[in-house]
Amino acid sequence: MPRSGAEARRRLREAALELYLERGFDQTTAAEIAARAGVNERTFFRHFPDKREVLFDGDGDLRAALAQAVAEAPDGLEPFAVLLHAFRRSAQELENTRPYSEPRWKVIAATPALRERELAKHAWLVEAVAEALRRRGTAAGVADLAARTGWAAYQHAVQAWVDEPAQGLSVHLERAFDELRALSSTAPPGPDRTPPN
Amino acid sequence: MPRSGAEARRRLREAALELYLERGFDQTTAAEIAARAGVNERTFFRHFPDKREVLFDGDGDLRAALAQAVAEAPDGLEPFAVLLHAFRRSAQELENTRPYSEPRWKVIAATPALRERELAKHAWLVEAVAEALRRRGTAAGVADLAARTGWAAYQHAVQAWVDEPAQGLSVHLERAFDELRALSSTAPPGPDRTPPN
DNA sequence: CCCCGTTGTGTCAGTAACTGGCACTACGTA
DNA sequence: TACGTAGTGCCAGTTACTGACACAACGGGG
Repeated sequence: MPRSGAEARRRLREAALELYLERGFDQTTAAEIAARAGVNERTFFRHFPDKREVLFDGDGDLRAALAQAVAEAPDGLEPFAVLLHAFRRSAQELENTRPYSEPRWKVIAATPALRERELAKHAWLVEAVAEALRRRGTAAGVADLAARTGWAAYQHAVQAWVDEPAQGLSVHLERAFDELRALSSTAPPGPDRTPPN
Repeated sequence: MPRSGAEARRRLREAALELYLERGFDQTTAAEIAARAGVNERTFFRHFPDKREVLFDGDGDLRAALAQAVAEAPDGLEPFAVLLHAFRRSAQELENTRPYSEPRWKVIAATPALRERELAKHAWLVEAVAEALRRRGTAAGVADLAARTGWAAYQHAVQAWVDEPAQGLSVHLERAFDELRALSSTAPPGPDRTPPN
């Protein structure tokens, strides 16, 4: 009975998260998730290509939102300022939905296979950010470098915020970019040649 | 016959790479790899925890080399200068072994599951770099930020080098760090507040 | 020289992630 | 009311991986 499709998908997401939390990702079978969601195991794999992806269903929207935030940044901004603009929006969303997202983070952090998938998703987001920068006219090479390093700073800030939520994520974000400026301003341009060994 | 153990392992690495190149990762079974290496399928999984890991066997050494290069950088250098020192060494190794490594890169680039694993390995390397920085006295937060962003710049350089090998990797590496300095020096410290929506 | 602990391997049975194919059911629409 | 479509159940099959047990080669000590 194909009542809604989207409904089954929602229940599958829910059931998967619950079970992953209760008994761990590795100790949970796709059949169990499907059973709790009231559908067949086969149906699970029709909605999600694999057992991990069920936890990353919202990443498509996130990617779109990120690209849009980059596109909507005021004209004339330098690449890092554009990224700061976009990351602030994304960070706002993170702060708002933290209570809902936290159990999900917990499962991912505890499961190597899920952390792998998360890194892959991040790479996918970085590509979107780089492309959005290019659309604004940023040179391809610079866009790639800015997206990669800017994302790295963002992730550092998120980690710091998770460890120390007292200060808002936006505070950590500003600090990360400030510290990055301090770090890179000290690097000597000259090569320090070491003898080849 | 446990002639050597390390020998079987070497043959397994070799056979796996060959088969992944010939017919693709997904179209290759562990049993086939084992057969070509002259051992049992079970033996494959005794040497490698899964089908992907067989392509990343050298990453332990790389991690150690990277940590050592960070440790051996001259005293008194700022974090990014230390990283530049370490990445130059790593880059030298990359340039030297490129012909041997290229087929491996090709397989990884063509296989999503392998790119996932590669990203996980990179995260593991970044952790090692951050820890090595901390051992030198760099504050934990700064070490994490520097390792993440420095690695991002390094990977940008590697990508640029793969796309355009005419200039050496070290040239791309210097340029990446220079461009990163230029990028981050332009970011405005003040927050540009956008109304919450 | 033989005994023995260690290490690497082969074999077998089993679990579970996924996939393809086919039939069926609900639903919107002409 | 007939029909196309989307979502689902069921079944059979492949393959990644695991645990258990037995066996073979090697090394050293008596």
